[in-house]
Amino acid sequence: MLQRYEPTAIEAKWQGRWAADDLYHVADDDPRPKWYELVMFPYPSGDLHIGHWFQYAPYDARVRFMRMRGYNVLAPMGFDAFGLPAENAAIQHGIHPYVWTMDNIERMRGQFKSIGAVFDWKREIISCLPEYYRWNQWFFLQLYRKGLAYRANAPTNWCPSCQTVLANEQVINGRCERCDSPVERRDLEQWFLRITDYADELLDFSKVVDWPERIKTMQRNWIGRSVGVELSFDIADHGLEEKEIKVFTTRPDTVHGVTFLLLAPEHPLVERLTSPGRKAAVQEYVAQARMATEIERLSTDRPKTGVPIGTTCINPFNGEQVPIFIADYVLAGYGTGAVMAVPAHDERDFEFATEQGLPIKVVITPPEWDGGGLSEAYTGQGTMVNSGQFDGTPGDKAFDAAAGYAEEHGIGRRTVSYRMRDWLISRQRYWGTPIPIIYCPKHGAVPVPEEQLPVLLPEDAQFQPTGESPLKRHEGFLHTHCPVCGEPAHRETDTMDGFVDNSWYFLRFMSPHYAEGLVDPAAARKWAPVDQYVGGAEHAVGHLLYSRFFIKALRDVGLLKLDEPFLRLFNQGILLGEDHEKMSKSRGNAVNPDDFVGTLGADAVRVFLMFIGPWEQGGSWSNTGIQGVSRWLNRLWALGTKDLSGLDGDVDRVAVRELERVTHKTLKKVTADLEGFQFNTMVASLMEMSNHLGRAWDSGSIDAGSWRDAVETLILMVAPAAPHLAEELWGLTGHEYSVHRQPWPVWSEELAQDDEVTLIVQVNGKLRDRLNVSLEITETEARELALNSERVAPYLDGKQVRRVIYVPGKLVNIVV
RNA sequence: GCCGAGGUGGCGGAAUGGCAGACGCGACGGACUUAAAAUCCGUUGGGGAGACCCGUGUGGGUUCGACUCCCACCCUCGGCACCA
Repeated sequence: MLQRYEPTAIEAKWQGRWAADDLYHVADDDPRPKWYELVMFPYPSGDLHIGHWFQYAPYDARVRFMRMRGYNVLAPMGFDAFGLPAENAAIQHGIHPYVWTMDNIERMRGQFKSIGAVFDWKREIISCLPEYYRWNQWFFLQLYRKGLAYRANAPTNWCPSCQTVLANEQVINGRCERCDSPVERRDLEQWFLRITDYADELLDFSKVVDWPERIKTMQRNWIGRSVGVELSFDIADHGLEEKEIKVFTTRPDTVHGVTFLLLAPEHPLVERLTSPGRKAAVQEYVAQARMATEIERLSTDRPKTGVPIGTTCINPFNGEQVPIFIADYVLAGYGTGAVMAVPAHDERDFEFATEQGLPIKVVITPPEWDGGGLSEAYTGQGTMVNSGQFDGTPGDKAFDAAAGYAEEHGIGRRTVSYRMRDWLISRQRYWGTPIPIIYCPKHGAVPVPEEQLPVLLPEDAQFQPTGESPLKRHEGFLHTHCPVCGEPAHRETDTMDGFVDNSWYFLRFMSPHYAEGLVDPAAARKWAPVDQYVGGAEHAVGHLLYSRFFIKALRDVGLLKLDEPFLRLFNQGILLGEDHEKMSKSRGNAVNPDDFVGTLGADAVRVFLMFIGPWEQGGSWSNTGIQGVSRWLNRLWALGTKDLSGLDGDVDRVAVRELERVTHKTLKKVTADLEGFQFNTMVASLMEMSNHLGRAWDSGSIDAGSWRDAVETLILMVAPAAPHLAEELWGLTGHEYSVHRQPWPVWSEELAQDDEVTLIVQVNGKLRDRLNVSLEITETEARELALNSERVAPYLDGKQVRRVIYVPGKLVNIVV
C-alpha cells in the first residue's frame, strides 16, 4: 500500500484541479449527442441539508455516467431566489432579502463544490437578479397580449400569516402550504394566468416519454375534467333582468328527481332573488359563510347547512316549482355556482334534504329496489323511473337521452367543467418580480413597453408585510407615466408568485447570459427539451403542471416549437432520520452533511446516500451505515494501491477466468442500474466485485495484467458514485487524468457467461439437491443426473415419478 | 371515502414465476494489541442434537413450482377530498 486513504485531502485536491481545468464545462458546439439532465434547483433559504444531498448525489452520478457514455450532458445549477421563504427568513434576521439571499447562495455554492458536484457554474442562474426576472416580465407581457394573463376581482385564498394571497395549488387542506395557517377568503382584484385554457391539453401525456403514472394521475385528478350538461331553471316571473338560473350537472338523467335548487352564498343572484321576508335570515347566513375559514367550509363531516331564500324556479323538464336555497357546500367557483339538488341520487343533497325535511324522489332504479324510500342516496346508474316520457330508459342511455332532450328544447347544452382554476399569480409581498403593468387614469391597465424592461425591484423599500404590497408605499416606484399618453400614472405594486420564475428556468440554462431574449433560439434548438428531470413528487400539481402550461403557452406565442418541457421524470423519495421519522431540528434527528463530508469525506456521503435503498422510495439515514460505506472505500483504496510486483507466483487460469467473468457481470449490472436509477444495487454489486478481488488477491493466483484490467474497470465503474477516490486511484494506477473523461467500459456477453451452472433439483417443488453441471448439458443428461441423485433418492423411494419438468440451465423438478 | 405506493431476519434492504434473505449495518466468537480503537478472519431468519421442519402482512386461488400472478381482507405511508 502506497499511503493511507485520506478522503478530505484528496477531495480538496481534485475539486481544485477540476475547477482550474474547467472540467465540467458544457459547450454548445460539442459534436457529441446532447442530453439535458436536470435536477430541481433549491431555494437559497439556509443551507443545503442532507435531504438536498439525497437528491443531488445520485443525480450527479447519473450525469457523470451519461458523460462517460459519450453524451454532451447539460447539467446546470442555480437558485430559485425569489419568494416567501427567503423573504420571511430575511425579515426574521433583520437584513435585506438581497443580502441574505446572496450570502446564502455563496454558502450553498461552496457546499455544492464540497461534494464534488458536476455542475457547470458558468451557467448558474439566480432568479432574483434583474437579468433573470426581466424575462419573467417579458413572458408575462406575451401572455397578456395573448389574453392569457388577466386581472379580475375574485374570491382568493388569503394567508393571514404570510400576508398575501395564495394560488389554489399552495393551499393544502385549507391551510397555507408554507406556514400551515388556516387560509381565509378575500375578494381582491388580482392577476391570473389562464391555465384553464390548456386544461384538455394538460390532460394529454402522449408527448412525454416516461413519467411516473402516479404524477400523471395526480395531475389528472387536479385538473378534474367532468363532462356534463348546463341546464336552465326558469325564474322569469320574478321580474329580474336574468330570466334563468344555470346549473351544471353530470347527471342530467336525474333531473326529474330535483326537489330543490341550491345557490352558493356568493352567487350574484342571491341578493335580488331573495324574498323580502327572507332577507334578514339570508343576509345572516351569507355573513356567516364569509366568516368561516376554508377549513370549516370544506370539512365534509360538518352538517350540511343552508336557508331557503323564499322564492322558486321551474324545472325545465317537468315544469315543477322548485324551492331555492343557499348552502355553503355549494362552491361559487365551480361550474355555475348553482346546483340542482337530487337528494335521492346525491349523497350531499340526501344529507341536506334529511336535515331540512325536504322530499326525496327516486328517479333512478337502484339494484333490487323495492319501490320504497331509500336509506341513503343511490349514486350509481340505473333505469329511469318517475321521469315522464323517459321512464324505462336504461342506465347506459340515460345521460344522452336527457342531454339530447335538453339541447333539442333549448333548455341546456353539453359542457365540460374543470376542478382546476386559473392560476392566481399576484402576491402582496416585496421579494418577487414586479408585474410590468402601469395604470393610467385615462387608458387603464397598460403593459410596460418591452424596451423599458426590466421594471426594477427597488432596493430601498420597507418590506415588512402589512397585507398590501410594500411597493405601494414606495413613492419612487409607484409613480410613473403612462406609456400611451405620458400623463402621470402608477405602477402595479403586486409582485409575482415565485412559481412563475421557476416555470421556465430550465430554458434559461440553455443560454444563461443571452441578452436579446428569454432564450437564444440556437441554444434552444440544441438543448430543448429536458431529456431527464429529477426532483421531488411534492411538485406534482404545482411546478410540474405550471411548467407544462408555460411551454405550451410559449409555443402558442411563437417562441418555441415544444409541447412538453420534460420528456422523462423521476421522483426520488424522502430521506428520513435515523428514527425513521421526518427530519427536523425540533425532533433532534436532523443530520448535518458537512460533519460527515469533513470527516469521512464527500465520497462516503455520496455513496451511502445511494446505497440506503431504492431511490424512489426514500430511506432513513444511519450513522453506522455510512461507516460501512466508508470502510468499503478504504478497501477499494487498498485494492487500487496494491504492489503488483508480488504477482509472479503460480497463475491459476480458472481463477483468472473467474475474475474476468465477475468483472463483466458487474459491468453489465452496474450499467443497467445506472440507466434505471437503481443506485442501491449498483453499489452492492460494486462491493461484491471488490470482495471477489480481495479473495482473489489472497489466493495469489492472478497475474498482474489480469489484476490491472479488473481494477481499471472497477475504478471506472466507481467514478460516477465516488468521483474523488476514482480520480486519485486512476492516477495512482498509472492512468492519464482524468477518469471523468474516460469512455464507459463495454461488457461482453460472452465473457460474462458462466461455463458451469448450478442445477437445482426439486421434488414436488421442494429443493433437494444442487448439481454443478456444464452449460452444454442436454435435457436427457440433466434428467438422468437428477433422477440418480443420492440426495433425491429417499424422496423417490416407493413412489411413482409422474412428471419431470426441466428448465434449461436452471432446474429439474420431479413430480411424484 | 377515492387514487397511488408499500408490508421480506434485530435493522436498511436483494431476488426475468425456479436455491428466499445478495450487499451493508448490528450482534456474537476469534486474530493482532499491555489495552483500546482501527483492521482482518469466522458465525449470524426461527426451531431442532440431527436428518430435517417452519418461514416474505392475513385468508383463499392459479401453477410441477408463488415474495413474485389472480381474488378478498388487514396495516403503514403519500396525494386528493362537499368539484354537483
